Amino acid sequence: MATLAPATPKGDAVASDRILRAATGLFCERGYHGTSVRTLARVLRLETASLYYHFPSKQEILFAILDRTLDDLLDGLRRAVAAADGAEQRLRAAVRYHVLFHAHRRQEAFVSHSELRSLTPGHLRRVVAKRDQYEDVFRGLLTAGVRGGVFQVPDVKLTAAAILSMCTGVALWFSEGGRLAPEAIAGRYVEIIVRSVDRRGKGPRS
Amino acid sequence: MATLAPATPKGDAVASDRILRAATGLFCERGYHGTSVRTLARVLRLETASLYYHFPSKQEILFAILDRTLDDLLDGLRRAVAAADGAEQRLRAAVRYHVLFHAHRRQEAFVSHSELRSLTPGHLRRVVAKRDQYEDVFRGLLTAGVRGGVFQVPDVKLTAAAILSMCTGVALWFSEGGRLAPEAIAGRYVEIIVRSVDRRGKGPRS
DNA sequence: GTCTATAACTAGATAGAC
DNA sequence: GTCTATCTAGTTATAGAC
Repeated sequence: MATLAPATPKGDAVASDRILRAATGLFCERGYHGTSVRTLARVLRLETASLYYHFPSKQEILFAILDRTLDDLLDGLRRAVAAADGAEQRLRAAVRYHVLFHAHRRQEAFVSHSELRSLTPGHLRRVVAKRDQYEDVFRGLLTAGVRGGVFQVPDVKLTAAAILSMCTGVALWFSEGGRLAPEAIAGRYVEIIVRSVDRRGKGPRS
Repeated sequence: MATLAPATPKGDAVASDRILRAATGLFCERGYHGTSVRTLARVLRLETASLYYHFPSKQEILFAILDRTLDDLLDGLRRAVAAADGAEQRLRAAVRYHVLFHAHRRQEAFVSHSELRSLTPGHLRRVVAKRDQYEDVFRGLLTAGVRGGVFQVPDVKLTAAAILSMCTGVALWFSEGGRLAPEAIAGRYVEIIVRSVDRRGKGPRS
């Protein structure tokens, strides 16, 4: 589960990684348009001109954050799913991974969802393509379970969206020193979701 | 279900309602900090100075949107719950109402979630207090069901957060001309959620 | 209730020294 | 690789005419 660790060690990060980390925190807290290049520079104890040596524009900083985060997210999901057997175990692994990622890398995950609208059209297209691939993995897991007779899901597309909304929400409220550890949250979410798609659950309006 | 209709008829809205409607659309699309007062004025075919006759600041426009939306949301939820009997029916009514609101009043709902961070501290406090009341209703419904022996929910607080994240997500992707009508989506969400909390569902790791 | 004109400030970005 | 200095344009908000 390498993608759950920060992308670079905190001690001796190269300059561009320092910038991305600081930008992630600010974009998470105040939003992309709510964060000025001057503010970002001040946090980094640099002048604004110095930032432009590392990135050609503020927009490229945002894109780098989203692009890297989505790469890590998708890569980790594929590993997690590949390590499990059977439809239910694969769905459990996928949900667990998604929740852990959104807890451990909360700020990056939050920005990746909240700042899609701040991307230029070209950047947006590339990021959305990756997000769609990610969603397709979940749809595939549900479809496999339905075909295998272990899940009962009337609308795979809608259910995948519902599951992902629920799990992504963790990035909105998770706090490191909070009541529940990431693993505990992930465990509960897995149970909630598996119950809701399980063939043995109660039927509609029964 | 009066709160699912627009707050004011579109034809002869008073000026401040016209402003709030236009601002809601822009804040939803580009964010609060991504929308300039000039842009808002242009959309309304006014000069920026004219806006300041109706609202003292851009911040007050944002607050008015969130405050009204949360009032309507909480009011409608209480009505919906009061009209149902029994723990399961009440939860069904609450989830259905929440989803319908987030589909029918998508932009207001979206802004109310995404722009909390753009509120000044005083405004934020007031809005968060209302949001907490809203969440408390859901927690109360789950607790009642657990006490009545119809729900099996190990962690009411976490489950309420999970349910609300899932349903609120509808405001992110719902489209009026889309494949599914609001009622169809609400119906599916109700089933997903009721299954996941029902006592008769499969137990943990069974 | 809407306008023109503008004040006071901040935005993203660049030139060129060191 | 970071700095000082600065450009151009855009920002929220106000004064005062109509």
